[in-house]
Amino acid sequence: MTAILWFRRDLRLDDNPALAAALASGSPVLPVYIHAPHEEAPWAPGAASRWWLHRSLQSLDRSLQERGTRLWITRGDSLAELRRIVAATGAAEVHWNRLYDPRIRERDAAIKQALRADGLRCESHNASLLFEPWEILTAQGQPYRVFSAFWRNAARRLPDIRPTATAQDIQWASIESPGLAIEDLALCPRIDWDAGLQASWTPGEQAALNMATRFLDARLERYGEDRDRPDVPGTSRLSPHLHFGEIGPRRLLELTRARAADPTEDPAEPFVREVGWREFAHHLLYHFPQTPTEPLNPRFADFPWKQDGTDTRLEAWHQGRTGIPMVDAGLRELWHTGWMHNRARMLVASFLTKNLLLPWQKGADWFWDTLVDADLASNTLGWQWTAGCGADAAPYFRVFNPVLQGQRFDPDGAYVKHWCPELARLPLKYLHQPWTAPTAVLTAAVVTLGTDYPHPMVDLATSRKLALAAWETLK
DNA sequence: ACTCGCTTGGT
DNA sequence: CCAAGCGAG
Repeated sequence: MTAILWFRRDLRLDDNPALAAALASGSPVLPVYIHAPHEEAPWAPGAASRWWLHRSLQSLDRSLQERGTRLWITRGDSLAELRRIVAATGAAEVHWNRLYDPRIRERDAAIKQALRADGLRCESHNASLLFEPWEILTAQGQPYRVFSAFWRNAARRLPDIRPTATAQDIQWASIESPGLAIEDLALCPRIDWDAGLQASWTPGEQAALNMATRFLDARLERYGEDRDRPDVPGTSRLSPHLHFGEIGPRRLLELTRARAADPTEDPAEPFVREVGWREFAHHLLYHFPQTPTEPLNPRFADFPWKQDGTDTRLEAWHQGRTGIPMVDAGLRELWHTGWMHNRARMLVASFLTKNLLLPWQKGADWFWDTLVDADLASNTLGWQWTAGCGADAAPYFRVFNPVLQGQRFDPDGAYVKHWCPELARLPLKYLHQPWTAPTAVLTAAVVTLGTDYPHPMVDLATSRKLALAAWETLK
């Protein structure tokens, strides 16, 4: 007998409930990965995510090799591939950890039903959330739409949350056909644009644990203050590791507890609260599965977005050539590293949806393709929050001012100078608003607007007024 | 990734 | 009365 362990976005051996359950069956465990991006359409992994996935699979495969086995890799339709592997091995059970993207949920439900009809034992497990989306409900049994109420309820249950112990002495099934090589999945970019990703990240379970440990030891204490500063390494940068399940939130909570007895109190509270936002995002995606494309607030169905037929404005935003330094810095950080600081994400999103009046879905699409941590739940929450149409959203009329935000959160200009080096010689006074600099100052700084750095593509004050006017039409 | 005040439903 | 949850800003 064999128990199949179907890896998906839970690319770790620690704190892995599906592995624990497969092991508990007493049968040898066969680790499998099935490449089936067509089953996730239209939210198949983007280019940056594929880059990460390639390396994370390599890392998992290496860990398995150290333990005397390998990852059995195939591609095709997941159900058909699982049945093929069952036929080849005589496996009697299949275990996996749950995902919550709407398309994947439908697929997994159908697979579970089909495999059980085949006479197999088939179980899914929770590896990627502290709480199942259906466990946290209002007193009326409804899903939450407001974070503070959601988290007040959920946080009370934190003391019961524990990771699954790392499995020891696993008996692996012997693999006769090793299947495909990871390279056969063609996840890597064909043209060579990934040097910045390579320099910024180390995918894999061991790297995830190292990142978490280093963050908690060195930065947890200051997280509450530093997390808003894109010029300071104050955040955990764990998002891609969490997305691919190289570390789970339960292990992360346990590691946090080891440094702060009560994770709902300082200094851990602000960080654990962010993990709570990740939970809230999954809660919303589960209960409102249409939100990756549709505004949660139906009032926004008729919002007069400016659909730019030529896409030249969207193109300038993609490339970080808007002429607004904080916005360009964020977008260039994204393009170069596959990641953007959360403060910058809010700024570039506010600029796209309010100053340019382009639909938030266009921004979500770009993030989906370029972020190494692209996650349907978090991306949807973030964009709808900024656009003002989502749960617990910022009011539409709150338009971030990227100049004031720059002065407040990048006070020395280090973030802008790093990502927009052509502005580095400008005095701080003009760094966040080069269009206001006198000609002599620009000359001295060797900046010619329109040549070295763009003129601002919109006037911030005027475009803000246009956004407010567009909002008024919905009333 | 907030805050406040109102409504509602339960004691 | 209180407190949960939401919607407006």
